[in-house]
Amino acid sequence: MNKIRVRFAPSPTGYLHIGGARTALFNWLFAKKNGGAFILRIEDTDEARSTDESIRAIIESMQWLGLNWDEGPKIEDRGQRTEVRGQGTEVRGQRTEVRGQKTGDREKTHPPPLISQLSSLNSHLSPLTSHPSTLNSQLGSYGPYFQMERLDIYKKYAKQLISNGKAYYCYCTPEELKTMREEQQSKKLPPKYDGRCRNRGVRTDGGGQNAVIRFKMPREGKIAFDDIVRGHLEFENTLLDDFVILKASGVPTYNFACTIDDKLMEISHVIRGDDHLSNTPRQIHLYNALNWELPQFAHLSMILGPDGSRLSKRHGHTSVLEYKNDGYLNVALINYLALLGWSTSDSQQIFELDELLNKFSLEKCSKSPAIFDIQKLQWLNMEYLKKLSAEEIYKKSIPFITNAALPMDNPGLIIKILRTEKEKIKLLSDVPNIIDFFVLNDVKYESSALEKVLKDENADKILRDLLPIFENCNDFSKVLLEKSVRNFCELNGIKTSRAFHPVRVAVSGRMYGPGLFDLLELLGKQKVVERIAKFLSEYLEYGEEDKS
RNA sequence: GGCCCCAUUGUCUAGUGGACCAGGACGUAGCCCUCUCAAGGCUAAAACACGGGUUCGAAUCCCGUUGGGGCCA
Repeated sequence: MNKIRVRFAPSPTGYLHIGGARTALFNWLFAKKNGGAFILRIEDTDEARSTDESIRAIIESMQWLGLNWDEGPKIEDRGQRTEVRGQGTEVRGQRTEVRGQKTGDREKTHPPPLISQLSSLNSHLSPLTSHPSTLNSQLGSYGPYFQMERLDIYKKYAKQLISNGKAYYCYCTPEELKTMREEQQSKKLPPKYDGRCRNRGVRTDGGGQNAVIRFKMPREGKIAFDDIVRGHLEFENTLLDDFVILKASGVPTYNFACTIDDKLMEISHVIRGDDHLSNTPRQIHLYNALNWELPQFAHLSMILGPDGSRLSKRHGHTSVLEYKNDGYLNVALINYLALLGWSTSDSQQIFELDELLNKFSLEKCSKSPAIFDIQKLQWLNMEYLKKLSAEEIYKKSIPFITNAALPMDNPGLIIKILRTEKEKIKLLSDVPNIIDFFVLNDVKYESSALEKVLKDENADKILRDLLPIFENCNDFSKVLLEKSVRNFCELNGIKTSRAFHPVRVAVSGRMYGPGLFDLLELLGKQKVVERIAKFLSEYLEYGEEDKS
């Protein structure tokens, strides 16, 4: 059996979105599970809409998710063009031609030394990448493939098709095509190219400058293939027209470039979104015309927004990096993505990566589209957060703490706080709010909390009585503190909650947080005493006067 | 407009002719725990799109309808 080789082939016309990431993940899982290769190919032939920013975002997203690719042109070969495609046109054609002819030559793909400039991209290596199966992959050693660097290859095959009589030059002008379309529409016929240039031959008068190359589509019969997730599929050839494979600019169209690359890169399984299902017959005709063996196809169902329509910006966050910035863990996103359109017979929900690799199969992918549900992602995120130690959570939340401009001079304290509070964290971005009143000098009092305390007219007296107890407490430990405060409540016949709540609000400014005595111990005697005193003078005396 | 794909609770799904008055998970509601907020534990409500067949028997197979999605323009 041939080696398993798969690819993820995004167009760099926007950020890597959730649907794309899921496709990438399934490809990656399939490759890793079967000891195959996973390739990243940037389909940047839509020159108007492709941007370097998108390429950067795609790469960063893939790396954050730990979906590293196994080969590609070496970074050294690309000179300055490391993580993004560059300008070095003169080298492009030659080198890529070489790659194109020597795709069988896999020795080239042994990892060269890491390039330092790219290793920075690896700084937030996910736990995923420490999985043994991914260790061999050197993130950043290889750039992905870029189709715009392979133009000569497509040209070569387009010419080959012409000389074999499977394709032809088309000299139709835009006006001509427009008229044709209008005529067809007026006759209620489906608009498609009628093939009028099929027999015009090659023009030599120089008027052929703007010629495109069209594929000669068979005009009868049908094409059939077996899709791993969809089963047997058939399409009528008459419905397909002589589509353009190479534009006048020399840039290939999607179906053509994709087919050529899949073949040259020896892709064994084309795993992609459902939206490409209708493109598949065209591509199969191309394979046939070139006498190439077909890969296996697997079309994954789409991921939709909450309203059941195609996932788009108006559904809120759709880009992978937005989830990173929101404080989701890569492992949680991976797990969630895996659950969208794939499942095991026992409906298992949480999968460690090795488990996922072990159990994943294309056959168990569902045919129906899936709606993205952020709630479940959040739940999974929490589950994964629970597995982390306070130290690990701290490390991962540093960017969020920094971003909130909180002092970072006492990591030990933050870790201690996280130890008591970690099961409440839904997102890494929750961390600043959980720790801020510990590490900041001033307490921000939430109005709802304030209201609640001021409502109890005894709060003032209770706090006044409690203050010396705290002041005189030499061992400011939660056990002792709890004993003292409970003791105080009992002696004075006060319900504990009537004492606990004012203290909590006075020192933290809010009604929620750690257990009161954990809170006090973590805060320390000095801050507790200072804050209660300040609270008494700033809020409660005023409250007294107000009442009288 | 043509063609293609899809259809189990609000959501992700299990289910491949009898073990299904449909199982798991998220979410929702209630209760318990409790100094607060969470977490946790327990319980509950909630689905086979519709209509025809086939069959002793259908969520499961076939046809149609409806709905959703995609591709080509």
